[in-house]
Amino acid sequence: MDTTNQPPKPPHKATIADVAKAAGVSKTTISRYLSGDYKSISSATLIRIKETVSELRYRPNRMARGLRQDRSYSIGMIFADISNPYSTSVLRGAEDVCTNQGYSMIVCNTDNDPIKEKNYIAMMQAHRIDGLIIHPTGHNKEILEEMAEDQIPIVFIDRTIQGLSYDTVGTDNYNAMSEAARFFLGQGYERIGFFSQPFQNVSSRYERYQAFIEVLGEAGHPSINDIYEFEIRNQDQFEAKLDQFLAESADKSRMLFAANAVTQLKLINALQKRGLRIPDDIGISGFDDSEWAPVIGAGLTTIEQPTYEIGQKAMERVLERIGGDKSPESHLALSANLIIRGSTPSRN
Amino acid sequence: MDTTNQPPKPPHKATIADVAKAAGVSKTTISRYLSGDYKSISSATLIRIKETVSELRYRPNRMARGLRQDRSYSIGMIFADISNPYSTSVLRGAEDVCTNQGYSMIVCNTDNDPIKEKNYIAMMQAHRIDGLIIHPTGHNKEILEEMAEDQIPIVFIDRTIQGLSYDTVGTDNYNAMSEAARFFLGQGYERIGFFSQPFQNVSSRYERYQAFIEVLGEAGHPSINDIYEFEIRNQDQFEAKLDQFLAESADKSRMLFAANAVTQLKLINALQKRGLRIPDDIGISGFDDSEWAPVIGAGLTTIEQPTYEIGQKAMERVLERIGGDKSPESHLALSANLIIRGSTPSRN
DNA sequence: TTGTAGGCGTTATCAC
DNA sequence: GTGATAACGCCTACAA
Repeated sequence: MDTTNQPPKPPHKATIADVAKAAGVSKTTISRYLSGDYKSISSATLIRIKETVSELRYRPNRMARGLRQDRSYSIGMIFADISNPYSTSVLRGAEDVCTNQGYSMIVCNTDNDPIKEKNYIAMMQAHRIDGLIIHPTGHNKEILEEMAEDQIPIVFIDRTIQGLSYDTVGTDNYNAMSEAARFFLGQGYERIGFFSQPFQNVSSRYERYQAFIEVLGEAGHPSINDIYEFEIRNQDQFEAKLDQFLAESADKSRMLFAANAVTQLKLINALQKRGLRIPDDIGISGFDDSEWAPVIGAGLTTIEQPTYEIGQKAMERVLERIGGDKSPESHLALSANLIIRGSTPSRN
Repeated sequence: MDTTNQPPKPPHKATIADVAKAAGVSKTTISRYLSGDYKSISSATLIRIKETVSELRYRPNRMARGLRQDRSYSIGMIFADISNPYSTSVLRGAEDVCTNQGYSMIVCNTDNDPIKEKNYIAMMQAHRIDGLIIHPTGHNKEILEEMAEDQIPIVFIDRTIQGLSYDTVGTDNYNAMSEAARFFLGQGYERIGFFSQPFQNVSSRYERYQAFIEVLGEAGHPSINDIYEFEIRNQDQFEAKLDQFLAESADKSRMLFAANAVTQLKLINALQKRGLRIPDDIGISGFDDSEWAPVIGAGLTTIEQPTYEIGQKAMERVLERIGGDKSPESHLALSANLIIRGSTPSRN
């Protein structure tokens, strides 16, 4: 074959065999180089390999390596709602850890749809992911159990699923909500409407609810009954419940609490539509801080979850498991941060 | 080997050989089944295979398939800033198309850091991705060129890079900005401060700037000189430029325009700090709508980009290229939507 | 310090 | 309709 004046462009992606041939050594030696086993290579050879690798722009094929080693060096991440800032922040935390350890992330988004979730789990299995971090919809227990039986480490974020006992990383919802509730009581609110999407199957929502009613119960506060569960897709139901609360509390100092960011936004929108001023006519607060929270009215009082850290810790946990950690399941609850702004002024 | 009373848990992930043996056929037949080649299989065999596959919970190993076929069935997505809602919306659009076609996405986030970007590109190459969608930092020209030489289809979103001619999908910044600028002039603003991160290397920012000064130039409007470029990490510089504009325009009807969401937030924060009321003392508007925009003050006038669609189109383009499309590069500019709210009232 | 050989799970080619 | 067999690119005994 005539190789004079070949253009620089390689005819195909270089393989380990190409590098070996070009460097005048065997594939084994190249493989040793790739796995960092430098001490079994003479320095002269090492230099030659380095040059050849960069010259050929060689990139080890992860599929081949994965097939041989029976591990993919990828971690799956399944989010219930990727457009939620909560998710992207978790994603970033997880990614930083993941990349540092030489793993890649396969990411997907279920839109809270159990069927999509099921399909994605199957896809993850086909990829032979080494571990999974999941923000679960709460409806695919069996499949996740199967995965665990196949020895794939799974870490849940934000939520746990009843009857499944895996590693968990999330916010300390109970303490965060307790602290916030005590603060609201201290501000002198006579009525606090607690709005949340359904508790069922979603542990984090339930924990917030629990903490709320316990603090109010201890204080003998009437709002222990001001609990409003609504379906996110049922706007009429939401409006009706809100109107009910507004009517009942009309002559009292009052506020609304939203159990998550979506709810917070819905409440603010609805109040605006009704011409109710925040905080003059009614206070408001809720879970999840946002970069916009400081500039909404006089600023929104919010509970900021340690999302980036949740991502980090979840990924660390998965990697520990992959590394062989067999300790009992852990449930990490990270502290949240109550950020007091102008939307919950004192009524004393 | 004694196989009586084996527990249901499989000793290892089932392979095509396991399925073949259990179904009493050859690996070839199973493979035919997997690739949907049903017409070369007798119906009796077909039924048997189906049963066996679900019984053994068999999932074809993507790494093995990829190795053999020299394609990974994965698309890489590299975002400059995943925490930006723009990115997550694009992500969702891309994902829906991707999944429907049987591909998976490998996602990462460069934080606008060219070094991270470089490393991620290398990772993508190691994964042998079949295509790449990238929101580029603008600093890794050469590497992307190499990738293209290796016949990997690349689609840029939001930005193009000078000197590189690949498929592009983004917003029609020019027309969107023109329309908005004309609207502001119609509202009677005497001074409009245009704030943007540096134009250099970022085509989308430059297009917005161009449209702005052209419309103002044609109208003989003085704000053709009210252009302020600032570095996002240099708060002092930002504040100084803002103060300069505020001082110069003190006795005029005036507004601020932010070339993207981050800038919008910074401006609103800074105005609040200075005690300037929106829109009474000064109007404001900018690129990128947000779910919070309607509830900031009397509502923010924004330019909403068709982000979900950008993701869809970008993924469609990549898949077309993978499918063998050799047509010249295309540059798709999708229409944006000017949403008029209370932050830019008429001053006439 | 270096090399040989075999196999990971799949698909493609060719044969019956 | 069905099957045997040889790769794909890499890693890992085992040898030398």
